[in-house]
Amino acid sequence: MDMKTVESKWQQRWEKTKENNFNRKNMDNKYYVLEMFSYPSGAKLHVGHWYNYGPSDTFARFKKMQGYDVFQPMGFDAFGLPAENYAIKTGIHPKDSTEQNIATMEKQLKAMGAMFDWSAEVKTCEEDYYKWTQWMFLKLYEKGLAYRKEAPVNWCPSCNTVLANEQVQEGCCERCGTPVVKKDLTQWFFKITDYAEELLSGLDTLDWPEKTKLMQRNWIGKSVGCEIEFECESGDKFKVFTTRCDTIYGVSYVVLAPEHPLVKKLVSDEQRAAVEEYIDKTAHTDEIERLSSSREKTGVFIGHYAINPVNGKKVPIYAADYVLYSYGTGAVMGVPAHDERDFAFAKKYGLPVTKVIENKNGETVLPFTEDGICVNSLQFDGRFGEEARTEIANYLTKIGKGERKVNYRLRDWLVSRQRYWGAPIPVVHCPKCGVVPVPVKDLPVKLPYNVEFKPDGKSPLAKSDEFMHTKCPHCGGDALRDPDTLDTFVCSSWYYLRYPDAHNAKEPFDPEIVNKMLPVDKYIGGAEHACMHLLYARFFTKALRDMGYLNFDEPFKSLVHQGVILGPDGNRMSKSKGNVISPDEYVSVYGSDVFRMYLMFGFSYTEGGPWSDDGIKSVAKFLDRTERLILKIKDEKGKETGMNAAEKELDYVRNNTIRQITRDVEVFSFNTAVARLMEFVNALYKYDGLENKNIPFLKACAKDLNLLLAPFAPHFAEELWEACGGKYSIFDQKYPVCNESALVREETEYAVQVNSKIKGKLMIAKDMKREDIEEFVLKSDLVKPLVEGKAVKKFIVVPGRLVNIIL
RNA sequence: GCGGAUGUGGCGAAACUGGCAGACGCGCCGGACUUAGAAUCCGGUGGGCAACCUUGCAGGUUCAAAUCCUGUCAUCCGCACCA
Repeated sequence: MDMKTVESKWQQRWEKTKENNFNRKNMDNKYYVLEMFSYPSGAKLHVGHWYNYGPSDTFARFKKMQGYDVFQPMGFDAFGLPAENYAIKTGIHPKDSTEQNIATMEKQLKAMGAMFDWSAEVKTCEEDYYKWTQWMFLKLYEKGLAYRKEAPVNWCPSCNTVLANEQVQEGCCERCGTPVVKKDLTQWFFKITDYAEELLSGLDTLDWPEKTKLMQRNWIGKSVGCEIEFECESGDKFKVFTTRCDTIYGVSYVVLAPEHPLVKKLVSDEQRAAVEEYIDKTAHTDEIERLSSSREKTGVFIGHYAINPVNGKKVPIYAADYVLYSYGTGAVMGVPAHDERDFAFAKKYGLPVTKVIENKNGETVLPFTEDGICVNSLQFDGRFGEEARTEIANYLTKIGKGERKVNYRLRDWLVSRQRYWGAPIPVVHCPKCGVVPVPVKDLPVKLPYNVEFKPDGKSPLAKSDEFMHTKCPHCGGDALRDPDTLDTFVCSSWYYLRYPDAHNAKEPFDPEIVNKMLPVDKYIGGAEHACMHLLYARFFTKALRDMGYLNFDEPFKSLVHQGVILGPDGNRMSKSKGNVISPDEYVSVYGSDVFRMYLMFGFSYTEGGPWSDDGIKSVAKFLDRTERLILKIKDEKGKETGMNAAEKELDYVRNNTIRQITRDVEVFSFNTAVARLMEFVNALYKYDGLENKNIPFLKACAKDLNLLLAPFAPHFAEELWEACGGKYSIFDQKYPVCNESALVREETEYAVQVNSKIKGKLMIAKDMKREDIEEFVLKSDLVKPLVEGKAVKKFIVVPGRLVNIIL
């Protein structure tokens, strides 16, 4: 088959007849298949795109043939750093390069032949999209979920610019290698932490890979503990957070994060110089180093003391950078006997180590960090673990010195970017009115084209007078726009809501439509987004639900991660390693169907693996073989001759194939599904080679094969379908359904074991009773000589599989 | 350091809930067709002469273990002082 001609023939026909477009009349029967949209950084599709989209399209087509109205859209996540960096390097404007790349990728995606509904295409860099991204920002602001505060950002002192986290590699600037420092800037944040608990508990309702759910759980990092108030000699009070309030009688010092305001307030005159030096040093240590657990702990005594609320003991206060200001209260009680970090710190600074927990099962080796029995803890002595914590927490509450408290590691989402190629933040800074949101009627705040985007320490937009100067929407006076743009993850946090209503000019989406079309039934994309995109999108969905726009809690009911296709050398593909495989070369030789089918057959979908050429020829061979077979059978003539043994055997393979493929595709086990197709073709060849054939039956089997193959090799199957006189389109036909009765065999082959060792096989009739099986087996020629004269101790029958005789 | 995953022929990989390890394919070997090659078709293919051995390694549970348990090694991924 000349695949080039065949592919373009059907791609045109599908487009002309709108075969792939979703019809809104069918929303009640919808099935929403979504692949993570493309980032148009390079011009061409790489193997990763194909691996994501090809097999997923097979899944979508399979669902369609099962009778669902499948909605499978595609679009582009078009804002972002790579386009801007490319612009800085080449001088080509991000808008121009992005549009160019999108045009090329659209063409290639269409040539892939996936059933994308292009009428719902979305590009995040276009005004009619980012207008609504800005709308999202305003809604979150209105709800109190967007706020501004001063926060440390990554700053490259050489490039004189802020860097995104992704641009910091091992503490250094990705471009020039200069160590990155922290710098405080006023930034916009989204209050994702408001949803920490629901983002955590909602995971239990999702059909997602366990690993991904676990990563989100760890990222959210819930910990249940206690906040305890310490009073200083000065009368100032501060709180510490601990999950181990049962160790409170072992406190030998307390630590404040160096940024904690009380440090500067309480420091004694003798210690002032040392403490200030320490604070300064901390500020200049980059975060990666500071957060390394292997680093030796440092700190400084501030010359002041605090009182332990349970026993009145006076303990020294230290400032130390192993305590993070951003987590909990920014203060910690030091219990060296029962915490490894405190233990190391206490050893270094000569602080006392007091044992207050005893190991229940043996010797107590300090630091002992497991649950144990309280000692040296006054009235709580003898209490164990959780019981001790409850009683001590209750006691602290009673004396007004503490309370139960839940903390999360999750931080609010910093969305400001001092970058050009993104959606401008829709607020105005007015000297009189302060921060004023841009009214919805004035959206979009357009991103100007003529901007100097070379980095020099300021947001590129800040240098555009045309952009910056505006009137305050509130008082009408002169005001300035916000010069920052939104993180691109904001754009991708809601695109799945735009697709079903992609051309709505009045609102981001019609809730009525979206509530019917969502949630996404199957979402497919890389695992690298576990704690970013997949978390942000969930947050957006929940926030929009609480604003009354959505009536569901989770955007992606079911999620699959494809694996990674590595270079032939087993490394990740990269230009510098020279191991990049270009799909185009293979597609032009073998065609898109063969390429996609090889991706399905050669790898376990969720694993991926190193690329190899060897298998691709075998898939081409298989399709050739199938084509010859189907065309030959089409022209064969003969009468119905009934279902004899050979027909029953073929019918068994046929129905077993249907059953297995249906199961396999459902769970993205494409490699085994293709293997089943191959088995079916082999069985058909075998039957076709017989003298006496039931031709009408054979034709029916060949028709099933054609249908079964359609989702895997869409152009190829459509062409054969037409050649055999089938009605257009094959994708509007019903996928074959397994006839269970064909799978019931009169006799089943049993494995026969004696003393658990395989001795041979026996055919046993399907309705034979247990006792009869025993008698039959023991008297068989196979077993008789092996058991003669020995006593049968046990006779095990696993129905349909094996018997095991224990002597 | 913590958490998770993976480890099966020469290669890519299969194996439901503990029940015949290696489906399907590549490669290789042999044969048919052919002047010859390509293509195609048929047969064989874990190791060992054999009894037997074989799912990273060492134990254990079981009539039965790739699968469950304990320990151990290797590789990959995620988080990394979160009190």
